[in-house]
This record gives sequence, C-alpha cells and structure tokens, in this order.
Amino acid sequence: MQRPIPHLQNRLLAALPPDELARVTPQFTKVDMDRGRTLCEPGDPIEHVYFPVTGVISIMTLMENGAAIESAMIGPEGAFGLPAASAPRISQGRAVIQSPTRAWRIGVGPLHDLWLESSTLRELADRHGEALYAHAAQSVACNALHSVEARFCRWILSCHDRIQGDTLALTQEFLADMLGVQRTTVTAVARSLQDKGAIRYRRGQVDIIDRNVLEACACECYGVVRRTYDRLLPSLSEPVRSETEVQP
Amino acid sequence: MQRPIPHLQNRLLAALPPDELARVTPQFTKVDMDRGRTLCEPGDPIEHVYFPVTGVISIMTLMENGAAIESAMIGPEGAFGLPAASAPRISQGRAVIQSPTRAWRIGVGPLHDLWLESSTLRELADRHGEALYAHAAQSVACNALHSVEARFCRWILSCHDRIQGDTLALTQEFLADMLGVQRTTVTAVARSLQDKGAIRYRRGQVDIIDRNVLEACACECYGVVRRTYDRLLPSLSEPVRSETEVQP
DNA sequence: CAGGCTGTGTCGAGTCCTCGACAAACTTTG
DNA sequence: CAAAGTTTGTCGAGGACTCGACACAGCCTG
Repeated sequence: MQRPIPHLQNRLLAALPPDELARVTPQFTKVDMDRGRTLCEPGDPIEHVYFPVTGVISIMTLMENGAAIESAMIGPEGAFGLPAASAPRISQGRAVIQSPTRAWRIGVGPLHDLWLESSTLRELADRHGEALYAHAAQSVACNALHSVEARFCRWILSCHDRIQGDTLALTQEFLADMLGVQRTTVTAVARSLQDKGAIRYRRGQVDIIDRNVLEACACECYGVVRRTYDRLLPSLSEPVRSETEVQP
Repeated sequence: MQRPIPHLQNRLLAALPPDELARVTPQFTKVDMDRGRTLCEPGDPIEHVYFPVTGVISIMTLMENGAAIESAMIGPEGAFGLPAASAPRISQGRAVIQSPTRAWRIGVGPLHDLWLESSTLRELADRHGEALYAHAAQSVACNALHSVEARFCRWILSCHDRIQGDTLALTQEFLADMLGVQRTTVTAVARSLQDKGAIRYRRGQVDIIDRNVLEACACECYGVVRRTYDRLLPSLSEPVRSETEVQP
C-alpha cells in the first residue's frame, strides 16, 4: 500500500464548492498547536471545529480510574467537532494534539450557517461520521483480537499517513497510553521492530525506516480503515461520489 | 441502576410528530425475525431500515480469518440502517438477529422522502449516530482494558435492557463470538457468575437472576453507554431535548 | 559540570486468556 | 428408543501481557 502524497490542504474543505468555501473563509483562523495540548475534555460543549491540514488530533476515551486510550484519530482527511455543525454537541472524549497540528478553526455558529445552506457540507459531515464510526468499529475488534505488535504497527502507519516527514515525536509512555497497554510492553515491541528494520527510535522520537515491514507486521485493520476513508471521503481534487457508484 | 420499563414501541418512532409518522405508516411492515437471521453482510447496500420494538440486532465486525465480534447492539432505543435515510449507504458489518426481534421495517426510498421533510427525523438520525459512535468508542477502550468477566456482565445487561423477560436464548459459543474470546473462557466466567447467584444457565439459555450482582461485576462501560443513550435519545413520551439544556 | 528530571532497558513473578483435545450431557430426529 | 448432532465441562501446556521495582542514559537547568 502506497503512502498518500503529503497534503497541505484539508480534504473536507477542499471538497466544498469554491463559492461556499469563499463565503466562510473570513470566519476561519489558522492555528498551530503543539503536542500535548488539550482541545476538549469529556463533557465540554464543542465550540470550535478544527480542520487539520497537517498533524493528528487524538480522541481519547477516559476511564474512571484515569486510564485513557485512543478511540479515534483525526488528521487532514477529516475534522474534529464536525457533528456540532448541525446542532450543539458535547464532546464524548478528550481531544488532544498528538502530533503538531496546523489547522483551520471555525466557531460552531458560523459553520452552522454554512451547514444550513450547503448540501455538500451536510453530505461530507455525514460521510465523515460514517468513516469515524467504521474506524471505531474496527478498533473494537482489533483491540479484542490482535497482538500489541500488530496494533503498534497499525497505529504508526495511520499516524504516518497524516503527517509530513517520517519522524514521529512521541515517548513510549505516550504510545502505551494510546494503545492501552503497559509501557514495558511497548518497549519490547519497539525493540523488536527496530531489530526488524522497520523503525528506529531514540528518546521521544520514532523514525519510520521501512513502511513495508510495518505493513507486513500490522493487522488487516490498517488497510480496512484506510480503504473505508478513501471510499467515503473525497481525495484532494476529486469530487464526492455516490455510495452506489463505487460498488465492485 | 434500574431497568427501563419494557417497551412495546420504538423510541425513535415514538419521538416523531404524529402527523409525520402517520404519513409513512403505510410504508412500514411489521416483521418478526428469529435468532441467527442475517439482515446484511459487509458491503451489501442497505435497502431497509429496521426499527425494533423488542429484541436485539447485533452488528458484527468481520475479520479476514473469519473471526467475528460485536461492535454495536441495536434494540428498541434505535434503528438499523438509519444513516441510509439521507443517502445510499453500504453496510460496514454483518447485521444479525441476536435475540428474537419484532421490528418495523421500511424501504430506504420512502424513509428518505420523510427525511427530506422532517427535521425531527434528521435530528434523531444525527443523535442516534452520535450515540452509536459513543458506544463503539467505549467498546474500543473496554476491549483493551477490561476483563472478560466484566465485559460478559456488561453485555448481558445491555441485552437485558432491550428485551422483554429475564431469559436470553443463546449458547456459550455464540457469546464467545460476541465478546471475541474463546468458548472455554466463557464457560469459566459463566460458571463463576452462576456461583455468585447472578445468572443461571442451561443449554442455550441464560436466565438473569440478580441484576445487582451483574452490575457490580460489570465495568463502568455499561453505565457510561447507557447514560449516553439516555442523554442523546428521547425516552418514550419525552420530547427531544437540546444538548445544551441537559448540562449539569 | 552537577543535579534533577524524564525517558528507556531489564527482570521476574504472576495472571489472564488461548488453543487443542476429548469426555459428558442434553436435544432432536428418524 | 437409538443414533446423531449440538452444547457444555474439563484439562493442561503455553503465550501474551501485567505490574512493580530499579538501574541506567540522555537532556535540561542552574
């Protein structure tokens, strides 16, 4: 599987008709956000929608005992908070910047105005929700059935698809949280993958050396989710297609 | 936590304005479906939407190796296939009747007509999607972090909420699939819970004896998901409330 | 450059669950 | 009623991951 060309646009925004996009452009603010920044805690009302152009926002599910685990990943293919465009919404999980992120931000109010007028936006929001759901459903199965090594690779690949460059700045501790496992397990897996030549890592940093090896070690979930996104969401400079057109 | 009063209505349909409901009532067919029946395979276009009044439809995520695991559960609080009301959709997973189900069925065509006219239906579909997503996100974490016993209890309770009576007709083999674990593990857990007085089981049947014990052994995920449904979806004979009104 | 902090390496005991195999109990069918 | 099929019980070896503890290495700061 080939890595998509690095994008400097957001795939959803790029799919809007130019005149509709132009109308809300003044309402957008370009924001750069550092790793670790929290956009939203569970229960917070969603006030802004973020359309990343590079980077990754992780949605974490929190447990009573303080454990956290990633349930969704949002990058340039999507947006955070989009369901709030149609009606006020409360965030289910915690949204944190996982990889330094540059994004277009807009208040839910102005976006709602566009939502009322733009059937394209409504359709995109719909499809985006569907893709996120499919991602979560796959993760449900993945977490129950697949090894930590396979999930580690899947995660690294998903992340790689959404950023520029081949370096992820993150600690093993952080990764352990994302995957919902012990840090010592991550250490063991990371070493094994380094020995295989898939990655190289040092303090707080992971370099992707060989995607092929990673894909071989990852579970099918990576590809399944990736194809679902491609099916439901427009690529850059590609029109939105009806679901029924793309059947085999 | 108290079990909801057994319903003989579907919570979504009950929330529609009577005149809108009346308009599509002729398009509905009442169907009774036996356990094990498959409504949809992954990749199938969704042609009908089902609004259960009793029973449970399970959405299974399938893996390449044939393993299957439940990623969502749909009962009288929701509907299967609702996203297809707005635009043609392909089923992501396999939908099977998990507990004998009586439901109202409608073609996606007629439902789409109502969807165009009814802002209530659009709002309900939106909220239902949100609730399903929250359910899946919680399950992602649950499957990674919680013991089989806790998940077993959570599953039984969720199921109990959606049916009439205190008896679930299912084999341990089936349950093992739902939870994504080995059958022998289910046997061990079932015995342990029977010893605790929570359930009693015989061949192909589980009786719920003491919900309190089950709730004590279940993880927090049961309550979290249940409260999310209650927040997002109308109870019977209760109007749809805005998200912002219900904040603590 | 010393000290403190954060991140990584390692170890070992222990637990939970897998995986295969087979026996025993129940149900259905001819 | 006997035979066949399905469901549950049991066992044991083995693997994956947890959990706590501690040493060590790299990095930042004063």
